[in-house]
Amino acid sequence: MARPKIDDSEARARIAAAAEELFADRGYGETAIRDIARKAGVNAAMIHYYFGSKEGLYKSILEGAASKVRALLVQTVSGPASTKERLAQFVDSYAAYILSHPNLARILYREMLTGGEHLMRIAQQYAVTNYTILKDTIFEGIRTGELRPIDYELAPISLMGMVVIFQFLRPIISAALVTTKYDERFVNRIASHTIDLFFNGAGSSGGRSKEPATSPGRKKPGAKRGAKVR
Amino acid sequence: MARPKIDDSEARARIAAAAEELFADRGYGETAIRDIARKAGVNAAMIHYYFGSKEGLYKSILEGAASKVRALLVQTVSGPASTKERLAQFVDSYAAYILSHPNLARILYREMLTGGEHLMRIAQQYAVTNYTILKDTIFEGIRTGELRPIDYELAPISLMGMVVIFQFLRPIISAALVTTKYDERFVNRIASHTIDLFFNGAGSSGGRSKEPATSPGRKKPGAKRGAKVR
DNA sequence: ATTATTTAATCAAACGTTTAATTAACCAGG
DNA sequence: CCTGGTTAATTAAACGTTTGATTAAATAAT
Repeated sequence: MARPKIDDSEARARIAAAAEELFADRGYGETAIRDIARKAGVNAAMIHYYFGSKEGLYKSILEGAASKVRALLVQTVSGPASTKERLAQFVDSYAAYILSHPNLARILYREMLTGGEHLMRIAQQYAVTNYTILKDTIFEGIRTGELRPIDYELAPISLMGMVVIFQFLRPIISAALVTTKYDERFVNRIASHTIDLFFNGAGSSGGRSKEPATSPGRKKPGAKRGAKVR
Repeated sequence: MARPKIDDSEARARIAAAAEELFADRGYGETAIRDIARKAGVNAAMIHYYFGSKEGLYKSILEGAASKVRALLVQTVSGPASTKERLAQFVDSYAAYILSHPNLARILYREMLTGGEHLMRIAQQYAVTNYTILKDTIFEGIRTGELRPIDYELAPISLMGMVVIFQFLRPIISAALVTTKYDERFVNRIASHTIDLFFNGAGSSGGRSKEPATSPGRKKPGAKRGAKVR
């Protein structure tokens, strides 16, 4: 009814929000542009007016998601902290991001599964950036003796997998596996567990600390758990 | 041209094979039934003749994939071996499965991302079975002192994630991350690294064995690496 | 009055599906 | 061994629907 004109946000933002949710839920091919319009409460033609095409809308969302993740990662793993602290911070931030942007994450994961055309460029750029940062960090940790001489080419992928899986299987996990809501507390538990498992392993041969199973007890002094992810 | 009648396999099998590949590559919604027919070299009506509908074809493929994985897992983690050996065997078998059935795995992963309708039942059943087996195994390992008291509810998910990620990111990994082909040798390296990391962790605080980084050195005597997965 | 925004109506193309007809294999009875 | 009828396998053509996209007109803002 009202015709704001003030800025290009009102309808455009609602379209982007509706599209993000539907693309995440159903994927690109099974999301009709009319469904997006209905959910956003606008006419279908507005989508072409603002985004040019269905693919333009999709790319716009994708671009935003990837750049957000990239920025998050770069600012997270940098800094003068120790290797372990930097890796722990990566896990914390990544897990927190998963909580606050589940739809963007799912869209990215779908794209990675496909691996094709649309954004092999952007998904690749996103994944390669993360990978390289983590690999260099781990390699440096091994060099200084802070880490064991593990397979530093594969270890970053493993670490990403340990975090990603909790968003990847989220529908199943929250429905049938663990009797918990996916709230901030649970995400903190995921991060603590992941860090503990990655650094200390599951084997008892070394005789490590024996903290109770699900307690979120990790030291890391000034750590703001599940903190700002924007 | 030939009209075999002998059994219903010839065309039906070609349809299933073509559909499996296309569904894995593009997903359900972006795969046209005509494309499947063209790739299989049959008429589009044959798909309805054999499978009733597009969804019937998809469900048929999905069912087969899930039951295969389920059978693989059940027979793998059972047996009188120790906890560590059983978990290691799970990783070996799962990684080998990934190598030999990448398309089925990708279809299952897509379904898990969606989490909806189609087979929330079957995907859930598949995942819950895996999860329960692993959880019980890990819990038992903790009880006997073979494992540290880690978060045994989350640990199975982490372990699955450490394996799944290598199929999940496969296009990106083989294209830009690790300069290796996805052959049996690489899958063995993945399995060795995963087992090493899961049991021993990346930290050096405990003073564990110091085998060189990418060497596939794990003892596990009669282990047939990347063995029969059918 | 002019521009920017939104709408309803409409388009050709592509979709999954159905139908009717055709072809090859099988199996009687002669 | 033929032969005619039955059945299963396969095809080409068309169906109705939905899709992404476009347009011309209407409405609001400047």
